[in-house]
Amino acid sequence: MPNRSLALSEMACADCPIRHRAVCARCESDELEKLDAIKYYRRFEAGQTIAWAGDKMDFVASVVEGVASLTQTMEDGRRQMVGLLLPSDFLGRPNRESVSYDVTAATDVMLCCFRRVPFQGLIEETPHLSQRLLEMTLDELDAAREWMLLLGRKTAREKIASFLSIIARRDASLKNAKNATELAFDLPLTREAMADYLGLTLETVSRQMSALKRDGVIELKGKRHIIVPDVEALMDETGDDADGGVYI
Amino acid sequence: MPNRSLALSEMACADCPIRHRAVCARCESDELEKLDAIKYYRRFEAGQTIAWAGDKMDFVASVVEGVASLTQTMEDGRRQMVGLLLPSDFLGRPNRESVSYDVTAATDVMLCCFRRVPFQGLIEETPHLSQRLLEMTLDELDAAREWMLLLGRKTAREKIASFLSIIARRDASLKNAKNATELAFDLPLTREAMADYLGLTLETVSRQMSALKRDGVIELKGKRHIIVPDVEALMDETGDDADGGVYI
DNA sequence: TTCGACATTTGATCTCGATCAAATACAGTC
DNA sequence: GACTGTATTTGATCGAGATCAAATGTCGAA
Repeated sequence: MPNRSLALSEMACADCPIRHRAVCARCESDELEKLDAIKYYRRFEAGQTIAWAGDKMDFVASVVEGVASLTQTMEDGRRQMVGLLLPSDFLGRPNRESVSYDVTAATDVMLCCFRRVPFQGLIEETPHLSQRLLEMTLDELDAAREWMLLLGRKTAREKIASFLSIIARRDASLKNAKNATELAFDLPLTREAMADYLGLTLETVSRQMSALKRDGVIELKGKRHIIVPDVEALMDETGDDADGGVYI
Repeated sequence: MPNRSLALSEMACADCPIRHRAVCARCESDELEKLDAIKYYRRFEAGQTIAWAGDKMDFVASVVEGVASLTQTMEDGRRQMVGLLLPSDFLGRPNRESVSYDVTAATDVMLCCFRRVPFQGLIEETPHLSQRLLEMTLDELDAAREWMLLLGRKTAREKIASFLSIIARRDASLKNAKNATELAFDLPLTREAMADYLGLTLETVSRQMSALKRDGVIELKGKRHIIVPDVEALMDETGDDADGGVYI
């Protein structure tokens, strides 16, 4: 995820404590003012629904804090998560009035929202904005394709290991931790949400977590806090090749 | 897929027989000339590899004819298709030197290629080009998310029915056929490639095809030609809600 | 027309993850 | 601290799809 850390460093930019540099890396100050004019913050509690599939959504947003998920549901209740949004990720589609997926706060979430219609206008008059959104969308497409490999071909154990390593990696980049052999982080999802992410049942998720713990690949402090004593060992369980499948 | 038919009508535009209007809906003639200057055509035979994962690719392209696939492979040989490109679809990433997936010609394919580096320059100086690419990429992301639901939660039978209806729909839009109750089309993929698309084995694909035929949902003429006597009946097998899950 | 190389179908069996069921842990709240 | 509701773990069993194996098209080349 080459642009992820870039987006984060931009977010840390002193000129822009309100982190919408995530969507606007190269904005001049007058453009930032225009963004400021159409922006507002919203906070959601863990478990709260941000928007239902089919709802009109009159804003797009940048995730500032917390984790949100996009989920599809079939009539009979089968659910599949199709997007997991972490800080600096973008939510919404400028061109589209209504959402296609249920958007839910997995943890407490803070969004930096931009009113949709004027934001769309801003895109049209600010070339690098659409270029930035294109980059972010392409990264998201790459992530979706990794995810498709996971859903279509990986075993339950590989799915869990892959999920843990994805979260660990993003968490480490949020904290700017690098090259540590040991990693520790909190799971942002319940076992049920993990199951929806991975195309499994929550029982299978629980069993495989227990198995990884039994085999010493992970340690659990409480239900949500994970310690990975040896990152390499976890990577070996993912089924991915050593370099994580990332080509430069 | 709201932009699909738009792209196609643009492709048919008399001013632009060389169908790159697929990537450039609103280009003025001087911009078209710049595109012309960096474009060339390449033809690939069915089964031929267009690029291996990790290869440098010095062009991006628009699919003019035929079908190409993007596939990920694990070390032990498990394969998952992660992209299926039909006429008017875009191939490649302007910003990235090398491909992340194996790109293969599923049928005979004709590409309209643009040299990558100058194309990237063109994007930067032509705002609506990146807006157009953003739209196309967002549509592709939507398709990837539908696909994730299929991979994670659908039964083998639902997967096959969904795949057939996806191909039927795109084929119908290519031929500008509308509202027919009966549909007929050729499968662009082998059973093995279908299995890679659907996260199944080729045996399961074959069995479910036979089952759908036995149950009168489809008819087969030869191995590749499909007749759908009742489109509604096929839709009922997909597990999707009646409107195809598309929110307007 | 026959041969050979594939693609596809069909059959028999096995296995991983789903399903059904129950026990346990845990965080609030009174 | 006891109680309640929810999240998680663990157990027992089942079944859809994988795997292994063989038969059956099918199409082009000789």
